[in-house]
Amino acid sequence: MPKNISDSHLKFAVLAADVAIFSWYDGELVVRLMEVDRPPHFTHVPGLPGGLVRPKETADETVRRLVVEKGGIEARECHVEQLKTYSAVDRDPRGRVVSVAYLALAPWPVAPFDKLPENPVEWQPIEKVFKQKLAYDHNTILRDALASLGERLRYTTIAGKLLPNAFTLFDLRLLYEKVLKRPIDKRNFIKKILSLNILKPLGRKETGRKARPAELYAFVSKKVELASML
Amino acid sequence: MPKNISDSHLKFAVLAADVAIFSWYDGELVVRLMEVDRPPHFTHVPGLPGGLVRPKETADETVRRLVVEKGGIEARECHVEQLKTYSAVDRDPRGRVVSVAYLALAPWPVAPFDKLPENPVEWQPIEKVFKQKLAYDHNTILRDALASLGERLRYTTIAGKLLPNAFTLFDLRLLYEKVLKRPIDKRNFIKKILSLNILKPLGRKETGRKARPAELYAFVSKKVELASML
DNA sequence: CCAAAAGTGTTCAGTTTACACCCATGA
DNA sequence: TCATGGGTGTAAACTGAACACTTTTGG
Repeated sequence: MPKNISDSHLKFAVLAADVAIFSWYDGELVVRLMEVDRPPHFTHVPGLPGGLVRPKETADETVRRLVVEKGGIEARECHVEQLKTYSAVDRDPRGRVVSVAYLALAPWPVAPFDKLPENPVEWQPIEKVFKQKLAYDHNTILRDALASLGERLRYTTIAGKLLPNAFTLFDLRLLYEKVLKRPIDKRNFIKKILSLNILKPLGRKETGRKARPAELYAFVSKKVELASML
Repeated sequence: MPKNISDSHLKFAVLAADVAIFSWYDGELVVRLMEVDRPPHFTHVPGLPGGLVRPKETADETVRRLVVEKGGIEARECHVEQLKTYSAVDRDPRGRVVSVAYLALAPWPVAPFDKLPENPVEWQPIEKVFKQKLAYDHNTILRDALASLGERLRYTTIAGKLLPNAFTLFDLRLLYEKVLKRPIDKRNFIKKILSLNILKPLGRKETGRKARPAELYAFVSKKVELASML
């Protein structure tokens, strides 16, 4: 055994991180997509933001970097969780690349220059993304990320990382309905959520509506906490 | 960008897999430990079974190999789940090694030659292990693995992968009590578990007891299925 | 005054918890 | 016959699901 392990013949793996960055825009769950252009296998194909883990970097740090560099998101606005590692031998046709996949959540607007739908490859509603073939195994990663997001919404206060600072109970419920793909009773939802004491009313109302304005709320704590939400 | 990515200078990471192998022996949750002997940093220190991921191998395959080679366990007897990837830059003092950690469960006896407690480093009750300093970040990995096991016991039929083919409801309840670290009411537990129709009585009784013998049960399905167990 | 969406309570069913005694067996 | 641990039921509290009308606002 060599004294320094990185001198050995076992130095084969390229380690990457891929991240499914979600946000909430105009009543839709949107995902950050990048154009992948790695001929001959991938030319102008959409994919998740990803990049190699650097020698002096943890995978978590790689993802925080990716979120800023490729997502245009302020790091402190962005919540990041590790999902799973994908190590299929042929997942990258150019060679052996093992990828640590992450879920990231950021409130909209993630950056002032981000536009939807002018540049449709940047942020897309999740339903549209699933109809496309993404680069590498990113369809699989995205499916797993969405499943994880559903679980996390169910059992934690993670919705606070996706919604803006002030939101209505309608927004919150719509998010749950879209991600969990089922209708949720309005009265039961409000009763349940308010009984958890994780939201505070801001005493302000939504403006610019054509009907009765809704009360705005915020999460009491910025931290993601365990709570049985439904 | 080189044509083949593994030719590039980015080939820095050594990828390893570490596995927390649990079994159930004599009313205790036991963990498989190996002696780690990697001077100068680790000399005769206990640690989890681990090894490098080979170039033509997924991390899952590495773990299946480790379970057989280092755990003395028949692969088909062993249930394996990926936990999390640990990528701290200094987690291995000899160089950059990123480790994909796994949880593995196998019924006892895992191999005819495995002995407890004659060779105390091989299998140890979980409580004793936590009092020791393990090699690398294996204390952290083991703590996370145990937390994951608790979650999985709570929401799936994974207990069937830890217990022998025939077990009593007392055994099953004791497993839950030990892992979840709280007492569970006997009557409520039996009522709940039997109502799920995931167990079948074998029509046999436990033998060699000094009191009334208990009915033996088995899981109806060998597969791990979702079920709200408590 | 009309259209649109917000806000609000009750009932019922199912699930979870708390709790104590008798029974079968081996020594 | 005694010590050990297995097996069993009921009542109360809580939780989740179903369900419709009134209020507030802008146009």
